[in-house]
Amino acid sequence: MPHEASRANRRSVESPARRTTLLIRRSSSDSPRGVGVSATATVRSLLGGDPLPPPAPAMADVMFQPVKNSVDFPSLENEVLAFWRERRIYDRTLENREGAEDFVFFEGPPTANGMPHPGHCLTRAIKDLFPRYRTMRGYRCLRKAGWDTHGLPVEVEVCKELGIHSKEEIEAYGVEPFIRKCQASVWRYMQEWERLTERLGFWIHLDQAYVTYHRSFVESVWWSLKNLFDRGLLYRGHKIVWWWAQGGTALSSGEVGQGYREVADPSVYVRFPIVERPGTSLLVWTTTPWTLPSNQFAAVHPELEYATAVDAETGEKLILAAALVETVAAKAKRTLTVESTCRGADLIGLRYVPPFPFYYDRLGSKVGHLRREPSTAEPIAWRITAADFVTIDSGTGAVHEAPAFGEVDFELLQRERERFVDGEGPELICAVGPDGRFTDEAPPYRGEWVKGADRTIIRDLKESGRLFFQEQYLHEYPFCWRSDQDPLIQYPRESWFVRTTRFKDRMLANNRAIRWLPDHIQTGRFGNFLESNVDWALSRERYWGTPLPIWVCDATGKAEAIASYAELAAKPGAAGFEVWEQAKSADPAMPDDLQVHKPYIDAITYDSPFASGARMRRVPEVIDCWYDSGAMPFAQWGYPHAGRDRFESQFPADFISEAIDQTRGWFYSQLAISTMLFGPQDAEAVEAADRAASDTASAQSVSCDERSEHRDWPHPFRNCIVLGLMLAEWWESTDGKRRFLTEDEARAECGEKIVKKVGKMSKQLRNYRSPNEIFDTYGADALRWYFFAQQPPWNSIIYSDRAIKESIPEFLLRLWNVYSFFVIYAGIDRFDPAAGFSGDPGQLDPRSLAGGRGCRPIAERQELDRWILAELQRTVADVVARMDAYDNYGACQAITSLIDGLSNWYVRRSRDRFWSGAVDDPDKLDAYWTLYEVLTTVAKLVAPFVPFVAESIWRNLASVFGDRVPESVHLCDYPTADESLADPVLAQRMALLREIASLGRSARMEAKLKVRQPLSRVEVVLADATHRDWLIEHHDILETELNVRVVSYTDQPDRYITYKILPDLKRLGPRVGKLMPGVKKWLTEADGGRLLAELSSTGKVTTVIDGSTIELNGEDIQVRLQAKEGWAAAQGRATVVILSTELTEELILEGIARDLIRVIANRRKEMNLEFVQRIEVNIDTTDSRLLAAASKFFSQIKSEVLAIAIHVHPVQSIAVPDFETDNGAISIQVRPVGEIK
RNA sequence: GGGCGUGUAGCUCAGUUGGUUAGAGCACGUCGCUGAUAACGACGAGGUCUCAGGUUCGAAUCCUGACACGCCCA
Repeated sequence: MPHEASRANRRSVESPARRTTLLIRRSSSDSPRGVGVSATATVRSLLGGDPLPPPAPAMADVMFQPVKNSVDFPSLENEVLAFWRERRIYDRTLENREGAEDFVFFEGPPTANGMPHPGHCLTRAIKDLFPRYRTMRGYRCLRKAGWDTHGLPVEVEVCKELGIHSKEEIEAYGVEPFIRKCQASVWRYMQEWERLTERLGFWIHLDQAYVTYHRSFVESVWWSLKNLFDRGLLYRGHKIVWWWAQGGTALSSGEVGQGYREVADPSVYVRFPIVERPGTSLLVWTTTPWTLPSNQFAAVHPELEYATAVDAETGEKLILAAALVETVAAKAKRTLTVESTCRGADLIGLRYVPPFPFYYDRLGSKVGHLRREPSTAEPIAWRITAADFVTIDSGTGAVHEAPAFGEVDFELLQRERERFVDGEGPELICAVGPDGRFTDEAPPYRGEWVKGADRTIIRDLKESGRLFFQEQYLHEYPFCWRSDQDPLIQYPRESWFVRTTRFKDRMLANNRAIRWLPDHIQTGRFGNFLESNVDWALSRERYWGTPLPIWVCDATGKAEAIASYAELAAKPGAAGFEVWEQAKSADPAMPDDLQVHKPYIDAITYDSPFASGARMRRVPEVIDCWYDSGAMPFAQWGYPHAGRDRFESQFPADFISEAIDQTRGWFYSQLAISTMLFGPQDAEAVEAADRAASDTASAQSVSCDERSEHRDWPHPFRNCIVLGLMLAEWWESTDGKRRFLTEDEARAECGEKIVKKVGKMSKQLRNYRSPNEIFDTYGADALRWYFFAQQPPWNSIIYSDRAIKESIPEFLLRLWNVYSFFVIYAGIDRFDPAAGFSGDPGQLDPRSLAGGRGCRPIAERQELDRWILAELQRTVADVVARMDAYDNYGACQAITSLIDGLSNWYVRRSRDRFWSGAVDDPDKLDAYWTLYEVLTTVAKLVAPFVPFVAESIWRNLASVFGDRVPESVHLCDYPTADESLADPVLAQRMALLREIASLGRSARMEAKLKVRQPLSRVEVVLADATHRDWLIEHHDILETELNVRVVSYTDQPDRYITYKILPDLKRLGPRVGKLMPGVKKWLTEADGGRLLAELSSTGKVTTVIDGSTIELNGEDIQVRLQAKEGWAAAQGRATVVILSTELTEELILEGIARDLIRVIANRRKEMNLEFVQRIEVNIDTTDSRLLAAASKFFSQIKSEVLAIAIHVHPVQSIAVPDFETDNGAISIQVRPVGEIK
């Protein structure tokens, strides 16, 4: 076994013969009947990747399955998926936690009528991580999937398919077939979604998913709406929408956005005579003269400065923003002289006469009583009010308000109305019909199209003396995207609202109790959104959605809500059920869920309780599908009609997560609905809850009425991770015509003419790789780890192939390498932790493995073992703390650094132990046991993050114990820190040792002395001698690492270094304050060595700065070391390593010999020689020293490179050298000889 | 136009209550290892911490303003 010899000899530990015998003895003694495989063959097959003969099941020592050295994660993952399926692992993780405390997770329902893209992978990965973690931590975490199925996007999709657009066309097609198509379309991409979910390793019960169009879900929503209705929280009101008058339909903001273009509109400056100040007018400005007949208020900004200006020509006085006087005067070619100025706030409350009398004649004198002071009455309209949206960018700083035709204007009306007691405030006035023509309310313009009336209105203003000035104004204005000659107008539509504003404070208090990640969401985006809460416009004049369960009396207009289909059916005189029955009998395959949808539900009427002989008919609207999603906490169980128990135990959620675009979506809809339904409902309870929210300690004392379903805050969710948006990265040719997903492809096709782009993922641009391609190329674990470990989850993340690929070696591959290292050597040495194992192996943690054969107590193992186990414990404690705080990023960092220490220090420093010594050498066994313990624990530690790799490692490592240990890592408990194994001192010492090694290499680099060149000694200077003795004991590690003969800790530091004394700023800052610069200067300039000496003899040093005496003790300063000039040295903060650069002939020759070995070994590799192949070497050289080196280290070189002969020939010159020494060049020929034994 | 967020190495991103030499990975350079090997390791170079003010003994960090980008809403 010559290959064994090469290893043994290099380490100068053992003879080849001994090694060979050893392996053969093991092989024959452990399996007396043998398996007919020689030791050599076993080793070769393990290393070379040849399939190992399957171990006979009866054998006592079933070993680990060999691990391929180039791992294919995607296929490994598919094997794991098959295993999970076959062995029902997910279900069993839940069965395992039956009866345990619940960790409640809510799935925010995705819409399945589009293809899933990489952004969905991120949400689904995060949604998987924490439930997996909590499950391993001992909680029961039910994971019910859900699908959002209603809404406009579904209708749009179906319309596209049918080639139709408008509501008229839908009606013409037929509501019944239309919603059937909607229902079917919802499931179009379901398979893709399910595949993605499984492939990503997202464990969730897809088979139990809640679906928002299902009857039980709809009826839950109905129940909640009835609750709100009965409490007076659901009302009919107006909503200002962008309205296509010619088409008679509202447009969504997306549609409006498509239709903006620049147009010239008339812009008028109009006098509003002030009632209290005869001869004075407010000068208002508008670009929509047609809205003036519906004027209700004038608005100014309370903080702006306003001027009263006199027109030199007419003597009239005008009030306008002081900053705009000149501009307006110049435009109107008038001379305006400012007479006085005031703040906008001073104008508020002044009354004016509107430009048209249509409403003013009737209502101008009407007053209402104020809510705040019911004894006071005020005119309800035609007053100057305050508005923050007023600017001085254009116009006059005074704005005409027609609340019917603008959203902000309408809000202003609502605010005004709120000031008055109920029923006395201003009502909305609107002189325009839904067809965009004036109504009877404005007789002179009756029947005129609003835009067409502008001209007449301006003429009339001129005639009445109200017009001050007019001009043309260029601005962007929206037109209908379907009919681009039709301008859109803002117009009030009747709509159903939820009175969320009444719950604003309660929502805010509830919000304060939620833990948001990142926390700025709480007061930032979400808090601000709640602050500016407006009533929720709930109804939609559409078809595919949850029908609004309100029936209206056709005689009185009185309404009532119903909470279930059964309730409806039980109503007196209920009729119209035949529509559904006929449809169902015509097509028995029709899903019963459609029974509660349009048009079937619309057909059902019943006797009115409000007027005899009248019928109750349903309103035509469906509801906003965001309400569906927000109702999922209870509707997913069908609550309260069903699933009461489930709801009780599964509310509120401990954890939810979605991307930031859900702030106004799901996060809000959930919070609003929950606060309204499950918050305190009577005044007393509200107060108690408010106190509780500000003082969580008293939360227990909140009392609540039996009838209300009050919950303490927070609900419906306690913790929410708000994910960043996912962006795409791609490359384009400079002309923008060609698009590539990787830089390499782009460069190959277009050379230098490419430009990198980052932006939104877009289906049209196809600027991202599909998740499936990622899974097939890199695997789900790679993607997951990239998401979890690359950045905090709330950062926006650029989805890039390259980044995913690059994240693999840092963690996954490194972990895999350590694992495969272990398996290879355990195979060679037949290390079997299960052999002769007494007792219960538990879940293979260090404590329960103590019963293993040859497993020594940890305290008796060598330091390196204790170190890595201590690191492991520290990491476990850290990861648990971070994951409990929903900090996956921090947890991943801790894991990465553990794997780094394991691979780059523990395994590297332990190689000798695995290579050498007898199989039953206790030190060698310690190394095996230690690495085994670390790997089994790491498998559990990383299981929630990279469930596939963790499973694969666990399965192989644990399989030797058969069914004595859990067959899946996911059935294990999460590791917990074992305090008894912690060793902070050792951690500190090892870190110092590693630092010295690093400094030593740095110094070598600086001195251009490669590591292969042995050096006689290094001197190490330590500022702090605490760990010196420990370091001396470990001299061998440094000697090997640095390739030096001797490491010494010098007792003459002054020879090599100077001391630099630095102040401990954190300590001294508060004490010396402004004198700090003086202290710094003093310490910099002082002789550090002398100060240190004084400090050690007297315990303090003093100086006087600016007349103040400063006294410092040992703790107020930090000592830094600085190498003196002239030494090959490297310095850390408190350590300096000095190299002896002196080279003796012997050292040089040894260096040459090592170079020679490297060159020959490289040649062997280039020639693809078998490990055991013997060679003959021929060397031509011009370097006379090479002869000396070769002969001095002849036998060492020979055995290292498995040469049977080395011939060295001095020559005069070499044409093509293989290697150059300081002294000449060499050329090498290697020839394989003989046969492998 | 408003709200929120972001701006740190060529790239992607960390940076803990303000504290001394601002970190990591990739890419790059040098070297090493060659029985974890289509890997791996070490070392190095690379920074006006977007800009301008301010607070402070001290600012990447706190405050104000500007600029750029992103998202949401108008």
